[in-house]
Amino acid sequence: MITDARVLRADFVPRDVEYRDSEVDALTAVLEPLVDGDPSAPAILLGPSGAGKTCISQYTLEQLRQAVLDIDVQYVNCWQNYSEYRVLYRLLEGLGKTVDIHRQSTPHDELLERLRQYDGPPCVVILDEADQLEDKRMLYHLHSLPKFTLVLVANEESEIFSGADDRVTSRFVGAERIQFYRYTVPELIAIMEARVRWGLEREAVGDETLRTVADVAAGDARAALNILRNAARHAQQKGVERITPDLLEAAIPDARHEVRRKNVDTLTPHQRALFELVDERGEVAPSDLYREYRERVDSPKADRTVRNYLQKLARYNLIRIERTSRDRRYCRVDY
DNA sequence: GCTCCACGGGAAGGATAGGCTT
DNA sequence: AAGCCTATCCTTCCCGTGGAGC
Repeated sequence: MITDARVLRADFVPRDVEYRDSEVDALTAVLEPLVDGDPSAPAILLGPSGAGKTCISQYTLEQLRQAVLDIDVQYVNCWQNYSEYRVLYRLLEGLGKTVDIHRQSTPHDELLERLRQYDGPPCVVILDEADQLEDKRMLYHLHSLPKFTLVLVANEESEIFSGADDRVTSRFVGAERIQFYRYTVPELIAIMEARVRWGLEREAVGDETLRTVADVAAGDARAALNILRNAARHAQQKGVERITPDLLEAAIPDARHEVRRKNVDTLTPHQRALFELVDERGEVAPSDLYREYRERVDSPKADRTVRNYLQKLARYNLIRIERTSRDRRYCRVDY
């Protein structure tokens, strides 16, 4: 039933994109100076998850690279590479300049210096999930490199620059903002249809199935494709030739829980204790949380460390942090 | 305005890892 | 092989800030 599993993946970049012409055009326009070998202003792509930011940035740059000229494109996911060192290393690696860099023993000033010396074709750096960067000064450093153009991708601008000082933010006042919005139901259906055409047997998915998936996904193309892929996989395992309503029903929570399960697996025992505590209580005040945590585990960590853990849990969307100061609450995330 | 609770930045220090030098 | 470096990661402590409630 599945003819090409790759195209059903949410991170697959299709040959043609749909419904994002204006965003593609906007990004192309920002990067236009590169065509004449001039430096380009940075671009910032903003919008909710699954709205096509990552896909469009990769697609647009691929177009530019193919059609026009000699440019290099480097993609760095800041979720995985959140420290300055890792980002720099990634870039050098991507540019094939790491040959004589010995991991761990090269100061990162030197990595930056290497990039400054870089004299290849202009390079566009896509920093995906840029809000995850630990040290925002990194943006300042990268921005100061002559040959590099930045494309920042994030949900909200405030998150990218939170914790950044004026020196950093002032560098990006002139950046072009491109806002992405959720896909509509018909748009999601069309996107899925295109993928289904390439990835599944013709009769595997009915119109009503796509409609249901699109409704559930609520404008999030990534979620839609994950659900679809899961349903198809289940169907395949069962040897069925068509995605039935109950297979679909089963795939919906599955797709949603997948990420969550994976995240829970990465937690340390202490972090998991905190997660379970919040999950059991539904909502808990800081002082109670600290106290119960201390009662529950052997050799508890310091409060400050617990706060770090809680931030991590929130980043992974395993808990929610609500309100501030004295009526701060840690809450369960319902699925 | 004061107190209290809580947050989170930053510094410090230890553990750990890998490469380089001798 | 031993010792030195440079880095990361983790944890803790200190402390300034800020909101809530009296």
